[in-house]
Amino acid sequence: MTEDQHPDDPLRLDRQICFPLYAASNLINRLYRPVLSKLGLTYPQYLVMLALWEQAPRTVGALGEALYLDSGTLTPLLKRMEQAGLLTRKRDPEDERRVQVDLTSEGRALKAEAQRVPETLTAGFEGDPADVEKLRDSVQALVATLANHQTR
Amino acid sequence: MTEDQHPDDPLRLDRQICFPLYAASNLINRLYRPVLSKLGLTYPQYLVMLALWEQAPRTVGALGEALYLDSGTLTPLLKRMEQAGLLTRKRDPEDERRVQVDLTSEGRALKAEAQRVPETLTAGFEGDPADVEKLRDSVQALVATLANHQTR
DNA sequence: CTCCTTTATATTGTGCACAATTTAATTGCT
DNA sequence: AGCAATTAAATTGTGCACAATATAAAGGAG
Repeated sequence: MTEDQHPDDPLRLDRQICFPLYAASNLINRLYRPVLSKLGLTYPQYLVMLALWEQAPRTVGALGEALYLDSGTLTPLLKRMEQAGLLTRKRDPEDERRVQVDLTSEGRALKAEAQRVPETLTAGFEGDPADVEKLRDSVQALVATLANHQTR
Repeated sequence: MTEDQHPDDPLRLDRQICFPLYAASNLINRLYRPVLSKLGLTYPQYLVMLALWEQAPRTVGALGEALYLDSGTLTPLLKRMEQAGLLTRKRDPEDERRVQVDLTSEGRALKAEAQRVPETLTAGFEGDPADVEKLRDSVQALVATLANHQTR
């Protein structure tokens, strides 16, 4: 039985902003998976590598700030990446509460293999690159707003 | 050690389109969680309810098409919602491969309680509603493109 | 120095997402 | 009718995300 679909019903799926963001995130993860698995990475692990290629070493907390994740997510993820030989985790002697995450030479070397990942995948977006950049900036602005309202 | 950050490095985190979508999806999930938990729903369960409030009954496959999810995700999720008394799952007598998912009266009644969820949460977005709508349409277009390129 | 609070990471338990596989029903071909 | 191919959902196993809690180190007040 199809229900009457009032065009101004605030609960219509196609009126939500949250749903396309959720769907896009899932679809993109699905798109990246086969490409990244050749590098031995999952998608969140790839993000950690992007962050560390920009700056290393970094503490778990600093990585969490950059990626909007907490230790509950990062600790097990980083342990798997340590097992894979991509990075090291060492207690900071200056402050034994902190854990410094640093790249291994293997982790640094992986950057060369990852160079072509973005272009391989943005090809699947099939849009004017300028439009994609505008969309990226809009979503970045949204993320900034959302993050400001959640102190965690 | 901070690495040199070439402004045109394709692997810079702030040049990715995928990352803000991923971060936005996580942040939104986090924003919805406390509100939806009062209704006894998780965020993906809320999406299933939105889909069923628009049209019920629907097969597992039809729900998956609407939400871009497969049975591996939906089956356990729907079982939990069935346990919670929100919906029923019945094999279609016309085609015993299919499972028809329908709302219970309790599930239908929950719609009244959910009416204020969107306005409660879009308040946290803090932007011109017109801008939010434009962003929504852009991400919807991206989702359509991504979905077209993934037949599953 | 002692206790109290704060900070940083780790642990626990729940619920997604997904690929790969399995089970079972239907369709199509001959 | 017989049977291979297709389709729909369920199952299995891995890896996130997260809230809540625990552990332990650092900082601060008296």
